[in-house]
Amino acid sequence: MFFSKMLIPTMREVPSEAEAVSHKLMLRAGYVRQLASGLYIYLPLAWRVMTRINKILREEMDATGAQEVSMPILHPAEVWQKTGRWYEIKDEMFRLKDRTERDMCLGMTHEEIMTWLASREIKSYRDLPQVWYQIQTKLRDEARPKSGILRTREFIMKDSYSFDADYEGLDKNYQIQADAYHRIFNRCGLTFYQVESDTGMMGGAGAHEFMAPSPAGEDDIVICKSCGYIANVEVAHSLSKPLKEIPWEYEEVSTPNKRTIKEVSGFLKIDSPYFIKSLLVIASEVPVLVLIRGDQELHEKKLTKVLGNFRPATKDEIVSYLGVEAGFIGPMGHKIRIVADELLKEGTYVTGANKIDYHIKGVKPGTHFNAEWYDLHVAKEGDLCPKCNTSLIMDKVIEIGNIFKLGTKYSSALNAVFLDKNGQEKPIIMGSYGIGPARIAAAAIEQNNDKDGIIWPRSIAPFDVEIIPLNLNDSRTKEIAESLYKELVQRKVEVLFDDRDERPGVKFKDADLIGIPVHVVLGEKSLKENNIELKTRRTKESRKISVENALNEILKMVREE
RNA sequence: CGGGGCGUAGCGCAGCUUGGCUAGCGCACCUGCCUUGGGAGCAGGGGGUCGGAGGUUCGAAUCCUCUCGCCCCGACCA
Repeated sequence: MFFSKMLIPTMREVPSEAEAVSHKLMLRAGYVRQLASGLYIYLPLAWRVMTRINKILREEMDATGAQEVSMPILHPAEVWQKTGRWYEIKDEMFRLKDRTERDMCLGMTHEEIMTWLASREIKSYRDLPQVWYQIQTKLRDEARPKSGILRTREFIMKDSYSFDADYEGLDKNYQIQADAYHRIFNRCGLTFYQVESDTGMMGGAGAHEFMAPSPAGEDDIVICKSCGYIANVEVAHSLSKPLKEIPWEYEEVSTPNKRTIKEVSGFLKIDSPYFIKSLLVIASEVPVLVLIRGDQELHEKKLTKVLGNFRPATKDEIVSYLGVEAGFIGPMGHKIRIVADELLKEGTYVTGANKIDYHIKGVKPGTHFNAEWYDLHVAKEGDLCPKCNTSLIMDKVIEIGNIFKLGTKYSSALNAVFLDKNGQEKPIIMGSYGIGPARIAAAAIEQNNDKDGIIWPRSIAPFDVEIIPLNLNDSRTKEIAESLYKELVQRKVEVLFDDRDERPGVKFKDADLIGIPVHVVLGEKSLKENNIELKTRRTKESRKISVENALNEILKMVREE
């Protein structure tokens, strides 16, 4: 491909809207353009990258025995109504009507449609297992699109779905997909983790996410370097370093107008872990007192799993249910339900005295109050691993893939059933598995760049080699460059030939920005010594190779890296 | 949806507070000359509904009202 013929609109300055490194570089290097919030045009370079990623996806999916299909993006409402998601999902679903006023929506994902197909075509245990996948556009009216192509309203997703007769089959397919995901992300040159994750509204029995570490990431995970425990903070458990036992007497202390943990802690000169935070929430119109240690944060999702939907109580509700103002609440002596974080089970604490301007020192859980115990706190850096008691570290990550054990949530709703060996009708056991190819591309840039531009992993680079003849008016440069180009193309190497009438500096800058892994530089000086230069984009190392050996050396580099 | 910021040429910006010549600068673009190892130089040139609508005024990029769009933080993320 000739540079002068290809649309590669590089920019010297970054549009001010870009924040994430991958976003800036994709704009500057001429990979993408924004049409509207969360809607991106993939220019030729970016589309070549996507094509390469999708090729890897297809190869690995096909290798697992999964079958590629293509589903519509426009869906009739009825299917989504049957699973209830038509009603559960709110503004995030694009909805429209056809000319006959029939309700339709744009597919955010394809569990419904895949299951609809299974419900019609799978009749017997003999038809199972099946795994179907597609690489298809999804539409979600995101509340906040951001970070370039990382979070968009329209995006391509590789989604696969497994259908099994029993849970053993599901477990097996789940593992096969997980293994394929490892191969895919490795082939794409990414650093990544597989982490335990929340099943969310997908429902189901278990889930993992594949996470690529990057400062542009939207998720946080905790990692134990010692035993390998690793989980999204959405679900992560953690313990805390044991507190020194302090022999406080149970006594009331005056804390005039000190309400927050920080204020009381400073006033009494007692560290925040020795406090109990008492929060009143209302779940299904019933008040519940929630206790969390002073240095911890309440994990709302964990609490939702215990209480169902809840909301914080109003000031008036606090006074009417507890007889005291917020800031001086303690768990002692109340008749209402109390749920507490497990970290509070041991120890002696300070907490509100249920009396304005007073706190109580020496409160012992189990002695001075009772509660239901759950894990309700947000795991944070420095907490201890729940499995091996080592300090946890945290990392910001981009979610590049996820896998869910769905069970029968969708098959039951859509009556996707089969007859087992005994002639009994049973719902199909399902799993679903997604990968975002654009996120792979963005994560690859986030993880591989320097001040000059992108450094593509070889497997997903838009081209294998860029040929950079410095002066095409020099006939020898031209002749050798063109002949190398032909030889490489003949050998199925994808080559970008910078045939532009630009000065060398411009060509070097653009080459670094675009990030093709191998640069072949032809300059008059070196050619006088019968040499050309082979440069590795990542290291910027350059070696001189004789013209005769050039082809073989380039082929070696393309196949290595 | 809550909070904040920004819309002036393809990109980056100035001008706006205190209304007033033909709306400016750098880069990019076009023509010519020159140059060819890290975003050259000289000369000439093209490109603008100042996001949109309404209003105030003799006069609006500038002041007022409404509106649309984009970005960031948070909530959300099936």
